[in-house]
Amino acid sequence: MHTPVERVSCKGRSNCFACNLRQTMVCADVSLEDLVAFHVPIDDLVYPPGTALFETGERAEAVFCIRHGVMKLVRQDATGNQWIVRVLKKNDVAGLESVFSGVNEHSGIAVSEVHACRIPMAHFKLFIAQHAGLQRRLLETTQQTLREMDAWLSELVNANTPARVRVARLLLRLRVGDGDRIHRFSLKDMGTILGVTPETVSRVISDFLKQDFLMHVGKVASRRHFRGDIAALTRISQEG
Amino acid sequence: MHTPVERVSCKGRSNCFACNLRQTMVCADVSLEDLVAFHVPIDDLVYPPGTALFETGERAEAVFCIRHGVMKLVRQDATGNQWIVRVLKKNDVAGLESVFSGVNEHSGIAVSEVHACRIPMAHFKLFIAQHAGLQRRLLETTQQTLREMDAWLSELVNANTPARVRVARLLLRLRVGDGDRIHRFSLKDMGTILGVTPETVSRVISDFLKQDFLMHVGKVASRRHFRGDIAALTRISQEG
DNA sequence: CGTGTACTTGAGTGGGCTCAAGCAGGGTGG
DNA sequence: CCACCCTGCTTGAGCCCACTCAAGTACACG
Repeated sequence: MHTPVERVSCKGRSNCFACNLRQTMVCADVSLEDLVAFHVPIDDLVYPPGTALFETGERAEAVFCIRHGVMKLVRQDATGNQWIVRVLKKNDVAGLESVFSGVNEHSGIAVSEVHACRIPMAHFKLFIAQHAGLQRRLLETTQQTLREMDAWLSELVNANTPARVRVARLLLRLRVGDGDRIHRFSLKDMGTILGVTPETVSRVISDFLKQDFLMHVGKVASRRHFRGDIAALTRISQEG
Repeated sequence: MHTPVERVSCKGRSNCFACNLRQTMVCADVSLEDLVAFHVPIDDLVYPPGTALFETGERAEAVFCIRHGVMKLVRQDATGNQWIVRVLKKNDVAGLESVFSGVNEHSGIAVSEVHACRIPMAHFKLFIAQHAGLQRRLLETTQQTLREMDAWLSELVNANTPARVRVARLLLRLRVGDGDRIHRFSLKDMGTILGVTPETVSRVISDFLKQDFLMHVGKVASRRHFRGDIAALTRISQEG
């Protein structure tokens, strides 16, 4: 279960100057001059599906700016059960929860192939210490996460909403950008998120497929994405 | 539902110098001298059960340090349903979520009689701006809240855990300090938190009462508290 | 080609929901 | 003081959605 996989580096040193995400990321307050002065060892890495970017209980050694793909944050509760508490997509930053505690609160597992900039914790902390604006932005980011958790809580996990509606809501949250492509999680993962069994998710999904609310991508069904009828799914998601 | 009640001030200006919570609260980094220099208009207020300290969508005008009692943060989702996303007790600070957005994310409703120090937002922001340490503490507080939400999510709301176990877990979260007294929420509130109907909560609670896992306080059953057999409830809470 | 993992599909069961009736306590007004 | 209402709680009977258990399929990988 989530066996640690060798961490794989592919693209080598990233080019922050050319990065089209830089303005939207946490680091937007850091000037180009700062970056140059720092000689920051930020790597641009690729993690295959199933890889752990970090694991619960380990020392927190980096934060990750996700440039492509989707990952899950998994919490281990007291009884050893696994529980997916958050989903991170492009433009999200993983590992912020551990900046001060120093120990990872969650395991971070790649669901699709994930491309991420890895910023060593020591450098990230230096950035924070030297840029008051960055600290404030970090605070706002954390509060934004809190708001998303509120919505997650009330829309997804709510047991007295039919599974069918909650699956639709989850699918809409897994959209790639604003298009009709939807990150495809395993039935087990979706079940863990929603608090239902994989069987139930399977029945709902295959019903959606039958009614063309969901479609496979490519001739051989891609295991990585669905194509979704966003309007139809939105309608179903509002039935709660 | 949650009709706005006149806000009631009882004790007048609070004495921050004598406040025994000051070291443990968010404001612990603010020195006595700072407080004097500020002539801070912090009021020590008392809110009867059911009172709204603040309401969703209103401009955020203050943060509240809770000195006594228990309150709930209620979120209104898209379909107008109400959903309790957090419970705040003594030493917690309400309203931090709105410091930057400027608009209340939740309604904050007193469940028992709540005593709270009301710090006007303008002053709170000035504090933050002038004390780098305070901003960092605020960040840590917000991340702590995030961790508690993770636990809330995986332990309380999880639908495939029996209602009986989840009620026990909720009761343990509602303990007053470390004793055996437990803040008593309405059946409807507990149902809203757990995602079950009030009838189900009623059946579980009356079963707990029959087995002496829960007891009434005083000869005439207090509507505000239970007394709980913490060991027994803990045992039940681990059955998940 | 065999094995493992993920998914599908079916039949039967049960926990919690729904609907409903009844009760208790606390206000309010006569 | 009682009559009244209103809200919250209790308790019961029946039902249904999702769970459980199980068997079978599809596909990836060694």
